[in-house]
Formats: sequence, C-alpha cells, structure tokens
Amino acid sequence: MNNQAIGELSRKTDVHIETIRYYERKGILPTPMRSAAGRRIYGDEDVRRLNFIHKCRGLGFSLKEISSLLSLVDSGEFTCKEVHELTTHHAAQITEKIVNLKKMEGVLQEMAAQCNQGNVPQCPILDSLFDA
Amino acid sequence: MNNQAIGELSRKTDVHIETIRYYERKGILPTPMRSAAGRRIYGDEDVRRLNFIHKCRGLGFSLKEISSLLSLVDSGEFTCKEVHELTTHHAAQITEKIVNLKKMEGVLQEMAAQCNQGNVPQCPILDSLFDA
DNA sequence: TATGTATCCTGTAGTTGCTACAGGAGCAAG
DNA sequence: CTTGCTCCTGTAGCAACTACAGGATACATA
Repeated sequence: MNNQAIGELSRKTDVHIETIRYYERKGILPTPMRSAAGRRIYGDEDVRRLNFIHKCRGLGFSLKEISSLLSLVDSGEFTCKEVHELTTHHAAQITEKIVNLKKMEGVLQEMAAQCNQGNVPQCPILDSLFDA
Repeated sequence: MNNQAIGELSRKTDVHIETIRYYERKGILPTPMRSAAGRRIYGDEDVRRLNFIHKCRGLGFSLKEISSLLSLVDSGEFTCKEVHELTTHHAAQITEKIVNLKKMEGVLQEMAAQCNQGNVPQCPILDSLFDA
C-alpha cells in the first residue's frame, strides 16, 4: 500500500501518531507527501523505516544513534564493520548500565535486610542514607 | 558550621550549585535564610539533608520518591516498615530494569555475532533490524 | 582607595523522547 | 446535514538537570 494516512502507519508499526510527527520534526523520518487537504501520505518504505526505528528504540538506541545508522543506510556506503562497531559500542554502554544498576540493587537489598520492619520510628535504612 | 554559602554546601556535598537551587525550587530542599545582600545561607542540617538526597539519587531514587522519604522523616511519624516498603519497591523496579537491559544486551550481542565485520555494504545486523 | 576576580543572584532556554492538549478543519456514513 | 472520527498546527508539560546572560556583591591585593 502506498497511500496510507498517519493513523494506519501508526497501527501498523505500533508507534503513536504524535511520535511519528515528532520523528518527522527531528528529521529521522522523511517529510512525507501531502494530500490536497494537507494530510500526510505514507508508503511501505515508511512502514519499513519506522519499524526499524521502533526496533532500535526497543533495544535502547538513542535517536541520535538511530540517525547515524540510518544515515549509513541511506548513503548506501556503509560497511558491515561500521555497523558492527556502532552495535558493540551500544552493547557496551548497556552492559555498563547493568553493572551500575546491579550495584544499586545490591546496596538496596543490603539496606533492606538490615531492617526489622518494625512499627517504630527508627530505621537503619534511613540511618545509612543519612550517614555521609 | 552554620553560615555557609551555597558554594561551600556544593563542595561539601558534591552537588552542583545550580542543582541545589533546582532542588530548592522543587521544594525538596527548604528555602534557606538569606544574608543582607540576599545570598543563601546554609547550616549543617542542610548538608545532612543534601547528602541524603545525593545518596538516594545515586541509588536511582526519583526526586518524587526522595520527597516521600523526606516527608516521612520530616513528619517524624514514619515507621521502619514504611521505609522498608519504599526501599524494596524501588529495588524491585531496578531489578526489572536490569532484566530488560539484559534482554537488550543479549539481542545486541547475538546480532553482533552474526556479523563478519567485512568491508562490504551488506550487514546481517541491519537486516535483522529491518525485518519486522 | 581602587581594582580585580571569585562568588553569588534571577531568569530563561536547552537537553531527550516523547505525551497531551487546544482549537480548528476535513472526510465518510446514515 | 449532522455526527463522529481522523487529521492538522502549535504549544506546553514531564524528569532532572545544565548552561548561559546579565547583573550585584565580597574579599584580597596593590
């Protein structure tokens, strides 16, 4: 189909209408054709591209990173190596986030374990948070 | 010390001056006394409170959550049980984040492993991202 | 006393990735 | 012809800051 309104694109890709327009403003989706009345008209290529963006977002890529990937694709001059680098770099960032969150998790669990959950206004969790 | 300027509070707590003023605007730090010339004056209690906030932020608590904790403390009517609940709830959220990030990490590593990193304009990573 | 520079003030705008209107216009069916 | 859905633009809000601009004050040194 090459004559889809924004609502249909939205349903097909599971991306909110306002998010689609946002992506357009941000230059990550191309400015589409318009109907006589000024409504956006999309084709299958847009579905494909938006699915790509959606999938990347789901993997935690920033819009900037997605832009880079799409620029590579659009230029047609990408190499597999470049894409691999962007991907592994991103994976490393995620790994780092995981490490940090695990540290937090550990501290929180440790604090919670100190606590007898009593009904008294005294709490080892707060104590340890207030200790500089 | 009970006559500290914002810069000193900042140095003691490792919180940026503008962040301190931001916390004040947000109502998470009390509006401080002012000098004759209108400069903020802080005491040791502020150092303690800001350290608490800073530590909580480092553990991934939102300002809203920190507000709740501080309200409990300020009211003096908290129980250890309440604090324990807030803490374990937050820990559970972090655990969830970790789970999600690990999924992402797995997918990314899998994709990257598919790739031979060649110098050709063809890439299994992109292929799998474009496939809906 | 003059001067320099460090610190402080307010207020506003930018960041990221959206989401949520308000207020208006078009389209399709009964 | 009217009802209700979809679409349009433009603006403002969220979190949690950060980064100025443009001005006032404080303190040390010459």
